Amino acid sequence: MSSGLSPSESPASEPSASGPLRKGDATRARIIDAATRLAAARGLMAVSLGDVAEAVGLSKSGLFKHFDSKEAMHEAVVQMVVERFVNWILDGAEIQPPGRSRLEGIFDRWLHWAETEWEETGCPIMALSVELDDQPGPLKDLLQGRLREMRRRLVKEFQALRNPPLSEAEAQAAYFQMKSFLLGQSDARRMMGDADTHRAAQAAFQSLLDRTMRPPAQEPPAQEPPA
Amino acid sequence: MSSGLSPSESPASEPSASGPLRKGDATRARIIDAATRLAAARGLMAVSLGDVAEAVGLSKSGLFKHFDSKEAMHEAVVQMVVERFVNWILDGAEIQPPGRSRLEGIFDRWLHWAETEWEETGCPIMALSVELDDQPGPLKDLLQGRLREMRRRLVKEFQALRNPPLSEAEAQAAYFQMKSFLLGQSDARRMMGDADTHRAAQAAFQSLLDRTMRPPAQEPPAQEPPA
DNA sequence: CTCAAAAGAGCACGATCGGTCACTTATTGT
DNA sequence: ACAATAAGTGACCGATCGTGCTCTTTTGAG
Repeated sequence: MSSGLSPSESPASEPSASGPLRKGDATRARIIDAATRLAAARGLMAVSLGDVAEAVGLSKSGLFKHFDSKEAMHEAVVQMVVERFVNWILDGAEIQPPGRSRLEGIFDRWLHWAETEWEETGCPIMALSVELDDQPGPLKDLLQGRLREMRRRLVKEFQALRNPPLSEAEAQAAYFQMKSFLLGQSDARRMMGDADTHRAAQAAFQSLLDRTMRPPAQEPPAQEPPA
Repeated sequence: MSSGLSPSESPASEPSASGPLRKGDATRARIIDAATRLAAARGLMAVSLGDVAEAVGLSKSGLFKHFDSKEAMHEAVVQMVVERFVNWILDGAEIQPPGRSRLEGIFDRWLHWAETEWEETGCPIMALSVELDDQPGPLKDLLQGRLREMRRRLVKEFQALRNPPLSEAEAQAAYFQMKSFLLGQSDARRMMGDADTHRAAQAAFQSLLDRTMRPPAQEPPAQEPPA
């Protein structure tokens, strides 16, 4: 059951468990969800509380029963969406044996997240990354921290591609290229309007896996440039 | 003179040429410049006219002598910055002979644009792409149109890498990877805080050039995954 | 120098921003 | 069932939003 097709919210929604378990927690989740969707589309700073209230069917003042300020809501949005993303990627990693097939599964899950789960708005992680990368503060720290943890895990998966394992530098270089292809796919599909970007990204990634797994061998000489 | 180190604005700044040539054109340019810088940092929709006025040292109402509305200013910002970007990349292409060295020069110029020219704010083209990719309208059309023209040019440069030339599909795949590495470099350096992303991007690109120029040969078999 | 046009300042407007407060309605523990 | 508390509403606040208007200053052509 941990390999469902949709990234699910935090567990324990039934009133049978322990803890406070207020009813309004569901509302809070709906608020965060609506705010995240708006932020992914227009940018976090361009989302007003009125927009969120209307999207979730609540009065503006009603929002303040769940968040003390706009910034607190921003923090909840970033925390929730990066948590869901990392879990979506890493949960998918475990259902495949280590090695190439596991990395293929991770790549496919990442693509599915970006191009299916967030089809209308674009991947919120990429949007937040571009928006927050030049704005130091708790929001960037939160996002950066979780993404770094995830990268550490994935770099290790790349190291396990070969026996003896790849050096950390080699694995980091491979991770850099994998993430690059995922960013490139979003850009090509959403901004440039390309078709078949899914295939292009997967082909590039397969080629990356091929040459990463191949022991460093003799390279055929490059052809001379024409004329 | 067309290969300076800084992307320069549109030509004809001397009062000797024909046309209206008003003095306030300089002010207009300063407004667009300030607005572009703010937009690259915070996002286009998050920039208020008051911010721009203060940044350029003008009153809010003074802005309206140069732009009829906020949207008109947005359009001017997008048009100017994408124009500068495309010229910066393509002008650099011409100072090298076709082939590998020309593509290396293009890649270096693109890196220089993103990581030196726009160091504080991040590349405005990437920021605008992520912000506008899900917002149909004249702004997206403008950006997409110029970027497509540039890509057409660069794909041809990739085709010229080999003799006989690469197929368009092969060249497009190579362009996809090149752009991916540039996007990945920005993400790794600005969001993840990595060091030496310049070297990582260049290494990935050199490897791409190597295997693109190499005629399709026999591939050594990939190693079996461990255990 | 003259003078019309351009550039810009100052002010005021309605709308919306984030946020508070008093109040009503719904939920929950006992 | 009943009180306590959580959830939610509506009116309202000062600030700022984009944008007109009128007025003054600057600029450039004759």
